[in-house]
Amino acid sequence: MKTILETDREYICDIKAPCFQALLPEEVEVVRASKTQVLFRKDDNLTKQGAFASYVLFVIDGYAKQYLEGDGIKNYNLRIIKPGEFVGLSAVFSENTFNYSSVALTDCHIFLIEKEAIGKVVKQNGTFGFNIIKRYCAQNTNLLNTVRNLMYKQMNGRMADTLLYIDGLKSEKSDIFQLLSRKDLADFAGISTESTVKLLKIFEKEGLIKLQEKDIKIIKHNALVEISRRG
Amino acid sequence: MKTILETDREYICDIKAPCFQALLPEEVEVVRASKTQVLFRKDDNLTKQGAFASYVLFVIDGYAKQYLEGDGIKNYNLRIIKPGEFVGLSAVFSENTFNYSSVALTDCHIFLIEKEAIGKVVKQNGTFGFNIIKRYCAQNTNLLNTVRNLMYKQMNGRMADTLLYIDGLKSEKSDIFQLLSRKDLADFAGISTESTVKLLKIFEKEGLIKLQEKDIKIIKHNALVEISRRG
DNA sequence: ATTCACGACAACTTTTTTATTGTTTTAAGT
DNA sequence: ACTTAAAACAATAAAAAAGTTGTCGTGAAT
Repeated sequence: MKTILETDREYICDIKAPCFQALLPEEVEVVRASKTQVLFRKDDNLTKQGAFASYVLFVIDGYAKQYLEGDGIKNYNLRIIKPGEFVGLSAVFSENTFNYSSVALTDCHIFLIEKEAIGKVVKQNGTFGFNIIKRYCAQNTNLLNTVRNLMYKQMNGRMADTLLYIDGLKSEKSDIFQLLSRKDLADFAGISTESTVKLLKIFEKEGLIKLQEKDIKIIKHNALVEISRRG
Repeated sequence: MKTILETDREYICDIKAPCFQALLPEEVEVVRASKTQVLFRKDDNLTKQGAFASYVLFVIDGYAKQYLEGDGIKNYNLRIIKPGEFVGLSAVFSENTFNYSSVALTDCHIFLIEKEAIGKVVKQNGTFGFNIIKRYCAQNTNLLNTVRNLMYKQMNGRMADTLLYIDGLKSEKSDIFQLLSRKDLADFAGISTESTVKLLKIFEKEGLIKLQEKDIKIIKHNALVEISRRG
């Protein structure tokens, strides 16, 4: 049986995120000193849109989805959050509140790191900051693509996008589709659940994909890419 | 259609919590300036045990339950959170993290108030502070009773307690039992779900209560009080 | 050592949620 | 105005979750 300290050290050393590798021992110490670890159970909110954000979340393991809450029942899914990723980074540098919600798709071991600590380390360690900025850039790019998709594509293209995106995660998490309902897929594509169901059936009939319970196998990858491209 | 400002003023003035009445206009302003309002949907976590707490939650309307997370699946329910109550107060004065979880039983309109603001107002306004302390005292008393129950009572007594407690909320929220599953009741009493089901049946057979779908009517109040007292 | 309280498990039923399908409106694009 | 895309609605089917019940085992109290 391990002590808490041993477990902690193991985590901080085993961390896969490239950015933590850049930290000097004393910087690691700053992070360690102001962090806490929490187990979020499946379906727990990691962040709640609009709530005050005094910390950043770092996913040790587990999967979550990040989404925008609308007025009523309509959410829009932005991305799948994977182990080694941050949640709520923007809260550190600009906003004082989380600008999106996220919820655990599986049990998630999460580090919470107070934003002052992250801010301090960023100021001290340029490489670390650089990596953080890189993550921002990636997220920005994703968001721009998202907006583009919403603006210019319709059902078929959006669903193709969604399927390709989720399918791309299979290399790390082969049962990723098991974690997602039709409504989840709909919220990724930004269309209704019913349309999603119908569209998946059509894609299957055309031999593009294969539906096996909740799992979806991509058969004609290129064709989907083409559908996505055409919009 | 109201503007946001009008809505805010309405809320801040309509607040039923006695403690807010004690605030001077400029103190109200401090609170207003550092608050944000969030709609938590049913089943959303208001607080997550172990997560950093930089703010206090004040329930405008809606109901939630507060509970302790155990190792695995076993939670222990502490109380029902009602409109006009605070959540996470202890985070302001002592702990840096929430020491319990809570989850919305209905949609909840919540004010989040940064703890610095609460701290500041408490220092300025003794009456306000006094009210806060009173709330603490009440919570402490409850916790002591809880510990007592867990230590000294067994199934029958605990369930009687639970039923009396929940029933006491009916005056404000007549359909309160509709919001609670058998597991919820079990987690309040600190016994297994199966035992809860059996015990409720027994209580009904003995004419102490009446089960109507999810609702539970107390028939022999005094008898339950006696069972609770005997333990 | 025996009894009693209560949780654990297993089988089953009921209720609730999710998925599916067809039909009808709405609304946007041409 | 006409065509098409996609949401909304409604009805049903299927799957999952919650609730119920009986039996059995374990550990605490006497």
